Amino acid sequence: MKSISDFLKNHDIRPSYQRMRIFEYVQSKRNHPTIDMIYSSLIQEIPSLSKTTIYNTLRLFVSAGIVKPVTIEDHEIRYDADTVPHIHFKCIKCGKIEDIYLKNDWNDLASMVPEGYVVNEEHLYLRGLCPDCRDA
Amino acid sequence: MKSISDFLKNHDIRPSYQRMRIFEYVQSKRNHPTIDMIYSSLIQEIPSLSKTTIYNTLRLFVSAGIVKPVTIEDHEIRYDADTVPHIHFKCIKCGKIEDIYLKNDWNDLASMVPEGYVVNEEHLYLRGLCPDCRDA
DNA sequence: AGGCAATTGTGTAATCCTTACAATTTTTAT
DNA sequence: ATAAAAATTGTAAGGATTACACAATTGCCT
Repeated sequence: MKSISDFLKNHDIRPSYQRMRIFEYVQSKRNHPTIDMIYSSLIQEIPSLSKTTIYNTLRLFVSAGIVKPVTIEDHEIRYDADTVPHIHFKCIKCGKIEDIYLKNDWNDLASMVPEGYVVNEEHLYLRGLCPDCRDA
Repeated sequence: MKSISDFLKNHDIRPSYQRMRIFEYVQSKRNHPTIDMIYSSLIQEIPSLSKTTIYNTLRLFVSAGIVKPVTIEDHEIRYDADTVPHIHFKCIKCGKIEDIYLKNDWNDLASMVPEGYVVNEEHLYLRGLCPDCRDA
């Protein structure tokens, strides 16, 4: 918990209890949770927690760059605290969204983009069957 | 307009006037429009048009596979009638979403995915500056 | 430590987007 | 032309997100 507090401070975010717990949840679960998933889980331990706080806090985290919004589809917004470049895989059967890491890099992408475009971010996501659902 | 009518019929969609106009809009503008963009434009020529019809029609088009939902971010859903594989580029300055086509294929992607995953769809979008905004 | 100012959290109400539904209109087939 | 089916429309309902005002907490200063 101390490390989370320091991490937030390093990003000019005051480490209130709610903020620490919310960040801890997103970072540790790695479930790409929705607002509701965070709320449903934390309300059990922080009975006073308000959903507005979750919205405010996530907005703060996103603008500070320590959490990324993941917009895969279904117009649900999900959140991800992993800052290492990775791609998302959504299983069309169980619905789970996982992080996967490609075997090789694909950093030759910049050379494949038409002239004149400046690329700041690359987002890749795949849809298909995860290993569990493939075998079932 | 005849070709649109035939196209819809080929996909088992009855070519009502509204459906033809909505499909024509999405296909010709190539603006990756939101529901509102479609409505605001067509209401000027079809005063009786209901937004519910836009929702219903787009849902029909998506389930028939002739239009793809584009979920880039901002939890806005946009629609795209281009069925040729391509990637999306969103300019962070002007906000426009464009289709771009990579110079080479990147079909070595499947070989880079971890074992056990079955990939059905690949979605790639890039964010950065479009040529116009880069020069401005 | 104590107290004050500033920030953060909470809950209700308002807003916006999307969908449900029933009635009307249009289309299709006989 | 008529009846049945389907599509469209408008209103109302639902759900998610945000605005806002007040309460609680935190940080800073002495």
